[in-house]
Amino acid sequence: MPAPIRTPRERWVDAGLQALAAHGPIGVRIEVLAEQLGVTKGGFYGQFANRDDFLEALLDAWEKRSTDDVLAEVEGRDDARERIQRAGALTFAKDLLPIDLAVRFWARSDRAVAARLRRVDNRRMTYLREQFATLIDDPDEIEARSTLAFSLAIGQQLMAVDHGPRSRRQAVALATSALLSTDRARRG
Amino acid sequence: MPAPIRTPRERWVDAGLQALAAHGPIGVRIEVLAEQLGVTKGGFYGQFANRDDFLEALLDAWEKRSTDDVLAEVEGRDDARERIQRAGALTFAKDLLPIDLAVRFWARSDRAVAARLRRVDNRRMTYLREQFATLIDDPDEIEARSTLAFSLAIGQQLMAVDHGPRSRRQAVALATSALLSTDRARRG
DNA sequence: GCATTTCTATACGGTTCCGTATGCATTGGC
DNA sequence: GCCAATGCATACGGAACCGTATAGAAATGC
Repeated sequence: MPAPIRTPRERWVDAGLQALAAHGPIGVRIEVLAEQLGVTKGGFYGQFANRDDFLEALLDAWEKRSTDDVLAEVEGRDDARERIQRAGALTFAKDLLPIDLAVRFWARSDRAVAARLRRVDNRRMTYLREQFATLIDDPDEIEARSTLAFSLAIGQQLMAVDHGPRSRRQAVALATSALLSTDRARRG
Repeated sequence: MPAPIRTPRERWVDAGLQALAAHGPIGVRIEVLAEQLGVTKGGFYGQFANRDDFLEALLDAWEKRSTDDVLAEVEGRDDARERIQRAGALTFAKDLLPIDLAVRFWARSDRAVAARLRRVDNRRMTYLREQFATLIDDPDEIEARSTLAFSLAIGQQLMAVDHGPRSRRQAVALATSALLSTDRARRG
């Protein structure tokens, strides 16, 4: 079996994810990716049937990295607060988050992508509820905080606001600690 | 001065905003818009210098509609809670919100758009803080809740989660009322 | 080394789109 | 009703990109 692959699937996928993150699915141009990789598209069509097939592969990679990989890494921790924050940090890490946002925007105009995102988000949200349940009893309160926590994770990256004397990081920390506080909730 | 404009700027802009909302700036194709409007691009270049000029016009329209128009409408109200919710409802109304999300995503890869979004978001956030300040004293608490409220407004539209027995609407209502409650905050 | 297999560079046709040029058609002023 | 001016349809050149075909390059097994 001669001639090993010079530009394996993963390199195409990585470049594709970057393009997806920067410009959305319409911005994923095969010839442009090829140029970035220093090759031509000749080899691309040996590994992917066509552009749509490639976009599927991008979604596959995103889904795996943002669920299985994250949950596997987090499950070691003992403390619920720590698990929540660590899972959030991983899920929305610097490399994954732009892709995640791009997929969210993509899902708004593509039903198949929307279904996939729903699967992923439900998995994340289920986990989030479980963690909050170890801190709080009231189901309404759990749902409220889980929803707020999730939307904070997404929203903070898309808001372009200054927080006065505070840094973005500090503002988010304030919001997070408000979500995780228990001085009121157990009363409910 | 004969021959009035058959397809005025506003019609181009409205169609452009729809395309922007659905597919992002790359998805704004002049020939496609023309076909949707039942004309050709012949008239387009009489009113816009080129595609970039048109994209600027789209941003202008978005900025005006989502700040001036909203604030003007809200200022009549008396109750702070009502103003917050009404401003949120208008800002993220069904027609404006998809455009808003598209601009947010766009801003991630375009500095000029990012600067514009920052202006708009700061204006919104300032207003939000003022409203919370009528309910709460602690500055940290104000910042935390404003941040959470803003990110909830954005995030809820991009999360694809089921809320068990609850509807999306109910879950957001729970989160909102948690943000607006004062039973704990005044103690701080 | 040679044959064989596989990857990829090159070349091509077709499509979509931008921006310009030109001519026709429509409209208001007279 | 005609004139002048303007909007828009049509046509064109050029660029970007998709997907296919083909030939050459590279590497393995013998």
